[in-house]
Amino acid sequence: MNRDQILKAAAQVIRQKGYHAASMQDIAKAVNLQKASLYHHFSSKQEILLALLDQALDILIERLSGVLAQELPADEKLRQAMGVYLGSLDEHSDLTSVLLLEHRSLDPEYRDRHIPRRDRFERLWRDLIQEGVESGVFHETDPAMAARALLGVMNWTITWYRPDGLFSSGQISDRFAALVLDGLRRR
Amino acid sequence: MNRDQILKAAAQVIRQKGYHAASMQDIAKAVNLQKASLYHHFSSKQEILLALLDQALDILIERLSGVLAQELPADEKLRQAMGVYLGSLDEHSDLTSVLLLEHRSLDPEYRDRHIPRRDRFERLWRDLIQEGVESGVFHETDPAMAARALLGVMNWTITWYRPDGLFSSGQISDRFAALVLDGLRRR
DNA sequence: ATAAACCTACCGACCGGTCGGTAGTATAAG
DNA sequence: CTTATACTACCGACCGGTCGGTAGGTTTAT
Repeated sequence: MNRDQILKAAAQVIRQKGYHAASMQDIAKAVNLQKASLYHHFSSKQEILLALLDQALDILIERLSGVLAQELPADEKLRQAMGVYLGSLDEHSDLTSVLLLEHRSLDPEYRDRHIPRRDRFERLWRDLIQEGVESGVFHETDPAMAARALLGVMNWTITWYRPDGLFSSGQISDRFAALVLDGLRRR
Repeated sequence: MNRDQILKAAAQVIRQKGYHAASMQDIAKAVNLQKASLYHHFSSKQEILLALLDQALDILIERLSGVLAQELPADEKLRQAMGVYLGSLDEHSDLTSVLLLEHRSLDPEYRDRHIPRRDRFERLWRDLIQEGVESGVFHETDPAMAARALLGVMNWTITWYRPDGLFSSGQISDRFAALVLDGLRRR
């Protein structure tokens, strides 16, 4: 048994029940250990949550950076970034659901350790939009506000997306990208 | 002391701590009652949560219906609907935060009682978009998907919006409406 | 008019159960 | 033989919820 296996199970349990409703007992049972044995690998329940949030963000930042480093027009880059991001939410759904929904269950001391990573992530999106504005591909707009709108569209999918649903994450990404780039209104 | 006062305090406590982390003790203290006295007004903690969710949805449905009943082009109606909705999230932030974030803390039996109301609410948005498509104001698009994108943009604001922040809910609404209607891309 | 009966709102004390976490010990690997 | 890993047993604190009881207003019967 190692940290990663425990984290994987913890993500599943916490995603399903929520952080506070998920007990160390529940997590232990999911990896066939005694509750006390978890404290050999992690010093507290909060440490487990923090590790999950950091792991999730690391994955997202790494994947996204790959796309953003390419030499492409901003609209095409945005399309690809949305694809990679929504694909990651799908592929690592337990981890990313915990990231997005249980962030607020982090105690203040732990949250302070986590926030810089989160800022780094959000800046990636802001910079992409800024780039699009400066190159004239996008409308003049506040990049911070647009980034939040964009993240809202995508992050909210975790509340309704089901892998066995009508649309794949790729199809959702295509439709959302079209909507974000060209809007609802016909012209 | 009456039900409404208790609900108001409960919304505040639950929003701040999350449903499972908020104890009946916490709620009682917020209204200067003993924990046991809460059980004179509500039969269980779940009943309190359900009452909060229903109350929140009732407010949102009522306000939204008023806007949607007007005779207006779909794009203008959407603009107003977003204004009313984001205004409501702001004005009743405790209640609506609980609605959006603690929905999944409802036990299955209670959730079943709540879901019809939620469907009614989401249908309002879907119908508005459908109307825009049929009248030719909006692009041909899947109304369910577009509604989810739209709700995502707006609902996600509860994770970052602060009433004392840089923008008022009205300003945010204007910017988001522009973005949703015309998209990021310049043409 | 008066007293008995009832009702609402609340309280302090307590229930069984579960929580996160700790101490000490057994077992397996190197 | 040592170290890493997992175990059993246990802790105090707190959980949601129940209990019997009470203060005080209202309704009903005499």
